[in-house]
Amino acid sequence: MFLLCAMKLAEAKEQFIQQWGILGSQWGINRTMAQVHALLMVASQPLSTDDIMEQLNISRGNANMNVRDLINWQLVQKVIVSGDRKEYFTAEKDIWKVATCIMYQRKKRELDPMLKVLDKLNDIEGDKKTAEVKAFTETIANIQRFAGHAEKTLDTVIRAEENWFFSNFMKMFK
Amino acid sequence: MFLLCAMKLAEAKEQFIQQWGILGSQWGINRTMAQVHALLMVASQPLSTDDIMEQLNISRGNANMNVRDLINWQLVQKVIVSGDRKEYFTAEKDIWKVATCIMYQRKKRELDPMLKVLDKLNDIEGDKKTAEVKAFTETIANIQRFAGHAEKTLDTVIRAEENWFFSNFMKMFK
DNA sequence: TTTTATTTTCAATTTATTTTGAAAGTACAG
DNA sequence: CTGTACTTTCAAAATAAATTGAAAATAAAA
Repeated sequence: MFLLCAMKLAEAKEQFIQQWGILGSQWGINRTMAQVHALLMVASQPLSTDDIMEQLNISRGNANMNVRDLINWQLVQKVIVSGDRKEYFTAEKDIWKVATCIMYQRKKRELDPMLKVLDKLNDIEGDKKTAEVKAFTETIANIQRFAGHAEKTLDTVIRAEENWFFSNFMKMFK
Repeated sequence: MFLLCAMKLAEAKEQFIQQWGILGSQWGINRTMAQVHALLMVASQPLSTDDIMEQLNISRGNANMNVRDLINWQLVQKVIVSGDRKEYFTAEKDIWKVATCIMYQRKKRELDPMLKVLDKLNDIEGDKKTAEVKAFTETIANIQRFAGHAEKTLDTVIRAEENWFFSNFMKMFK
């Protein structure tokens, strides 16, 4: 009975890991990095590099690099187990915190550089009234205004939703 | 004077196209597809496949495939010019519509399949009170609740922002 | 119908990304 | 210090993704 249950759980974890990997790769995140993240999210305890290697069938170098990247993304943390020389790792399990973290990180890393470029594109030499120039600067200005607006909205939503975990916690008693 | 101006505009367009390509590729979109999209967004008139090939230095097959993909994404439309056998293409220029379109498409194509898998992972054989099983199902349920919540929020934001274009239009007169 | 302009397809190639694994680096224990 | 356990690095290899270009398909014109 215990084995049956364990089997099924392992299977479910496996499917979750695979799907999270697919989702990640569709959004420009290394599939293996997403899988490591998924593995740690559903792990009931911190895992070592060897655990990760074994469970995902990947090499030591690969496991190490992806764990480092996840730590950089602040999605994974090192765990020190006293009396053990190995390093262990855990992932943030509250999906709201995960989402917030990813949104902020990607904004900083990928959206901000775009906005910096857009800023530069505002002054174009010559006649600002040429139809072509006007159309271009208007499109750029439009994107900038949208970005500013989106940023504010994001902050608002994040702040408004900070009680999400709590309200969620309440539902467990319904 | 005209040439100087044209030069600068071309340069600015070029930079925008490059940056949009980088941004796209970071978010899992083919760099060239993003570049074609950018090119059409800042084009003052519809472009043919040959125009796209020339401006981005890409092959006919590549240009054709990426334009088709963009049409599938509903970000680009075919334009018929009477008396011309060639097909021309334009992109939606209102960035709000572009963003809304992309959000809906990616949700449908990439997020929904994930949610479908999560649904299946809810019934695990055996004792639901095992700490491990409980932790796993709770994590999954958490993601599902988050997704449902995010979906509602997205709809709300989109509806609340539908006047964005109008309020934006007003700013032009300030 | 036949010719001609244009679009589409896809196998082969090129380019980019990911992964490996073994050597080098670190740091703790004795 | 020396040996041992573990982590990090990175050039080479493997894999995945994008691109080409020419042939096949399509459709308008003559």
